[in-house]
Amino acid sequence: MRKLDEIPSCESCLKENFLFKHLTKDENDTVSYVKNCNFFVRGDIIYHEGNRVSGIYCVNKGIIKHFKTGIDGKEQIVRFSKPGDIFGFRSLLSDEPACTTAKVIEDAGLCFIPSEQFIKLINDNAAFSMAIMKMSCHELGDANQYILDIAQKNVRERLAEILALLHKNFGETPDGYLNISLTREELASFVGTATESVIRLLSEFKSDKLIEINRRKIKIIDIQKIKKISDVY
Amino acid sequence: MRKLDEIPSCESCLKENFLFKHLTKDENDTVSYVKNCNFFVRGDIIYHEGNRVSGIYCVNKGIIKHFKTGIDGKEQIVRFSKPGDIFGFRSLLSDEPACTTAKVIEDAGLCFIPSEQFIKLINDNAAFSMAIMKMSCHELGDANQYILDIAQKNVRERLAEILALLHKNFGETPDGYLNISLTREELASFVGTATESVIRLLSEFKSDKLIEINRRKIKIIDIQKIKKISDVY
DNA sequence: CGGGCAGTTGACCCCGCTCAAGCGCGGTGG
DNA sequence: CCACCGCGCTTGAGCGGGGTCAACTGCCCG
Repeated sequence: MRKLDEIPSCESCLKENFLFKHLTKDENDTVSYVKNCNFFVRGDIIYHEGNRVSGIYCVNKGIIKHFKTGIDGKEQIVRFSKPGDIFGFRSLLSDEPACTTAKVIEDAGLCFIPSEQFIKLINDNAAFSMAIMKMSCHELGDANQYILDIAQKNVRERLAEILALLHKNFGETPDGYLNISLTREELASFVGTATESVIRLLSEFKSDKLIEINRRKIKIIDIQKIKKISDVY
Repeated sequence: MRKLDEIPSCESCLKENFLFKHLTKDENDTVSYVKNCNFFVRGDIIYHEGNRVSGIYCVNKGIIKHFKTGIDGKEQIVRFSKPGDIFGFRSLLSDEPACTTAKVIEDAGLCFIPSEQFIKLINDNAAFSMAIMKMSCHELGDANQYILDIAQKNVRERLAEILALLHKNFGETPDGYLNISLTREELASFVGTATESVIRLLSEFKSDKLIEINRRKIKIIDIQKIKKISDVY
């Protein structure tokens, strides 16, 4: 971890993040003043599952994975954060230790807002508070959906769903590849399966002309068919 | 559904529910005035997955199950509500249709608070708002945990975990039975497995002297061993 | 050039799902 | 009162999805 050369202004996040638009000029200035911006590289841990967090993180650039550690240290990824997202608030607001570990998978710039400041914003600004509530309730809906998926879909269907999800959330690079790069193991721990199963299914999708694979980069060729595989309900 | 003979006072819920203690006398009076109380029997549907909800429900008595419907109409239960709990707020606050169906599994008395009133409380009363936020963030942590469990634990471990959870949340009747009565199918759709698997494992637990079974009633004999089976991490 | 790690492939086998048949109990109607 | 029906529960048999283990490859990097 090191200090960023240039502190990103909150305005730069404002473009992508619906949250901070609720702040007044004064509030925005205060946040800009107290926030703490740092640069992290792939592999850096922001916080560990079970630790207390002392504020929230706002992603300026890069990608963070959030995972729980299970049997024999096997990871289960529950979500990713990308530029414009905030994380850490679940633990803060529920007044519990972090339920996941946050780890950088693509070099990231993060702004840290101390909890006192964040709580103050929530208490003072009803619109901001409502936006946070909306976000956490939305995430709860996502989590419920994922419980159903893992319980009832097979691995092939879940992998297709995850590919569609990554495509929707991260989009494509100019040359058509998914704008997120995961190891086979990471993909497996998001889908909730073994690395070998992911590999076999990816090459099956490839020979079915649904995707192209170039080492760690994946190009979605036929998003419609992939969505169809995942939509079994 | 029919009107309750006697409208339960909010004070009666206050005993069990940490939420409404944050309300002022005036707010409490208003809620008491606008709320709408009804009686439901086992099998009644409060709302369907995909529908909009127009307020929140507070459980005065009885038990509600919340489930999603998946492949071939197979249910996946995601949680239960018991006296003192509120539900419906996820959909309301995220401004999305309900992500689960709410169905009565034990005859219930429910108070309904219209959304305008509920939103007003959240906007006016910071402590109440914070309590709701805390609750939704806590549920999010539970959901994340359950994703890990379904992804990594086997059925035996999950069933043990669910039994321990039901024991903790619903307690025992005077004669030592679990204070919630589920069909084998409901148990299966909470654990995320087939009915037959639940039956086989229950009788295994029974011959291991961990539980006793009397038709639909289950008595936990050795909660420590059951917890040990579920704690594989 | 060698070590190490991610990725790949094949073989094997077990957990748990499905299907089918039988059982037990409670409700209903003749 | 009894016979019948239906639903929930139980048990057995079979099998296939997918997890695990092992061996090999290929690329990166020191």
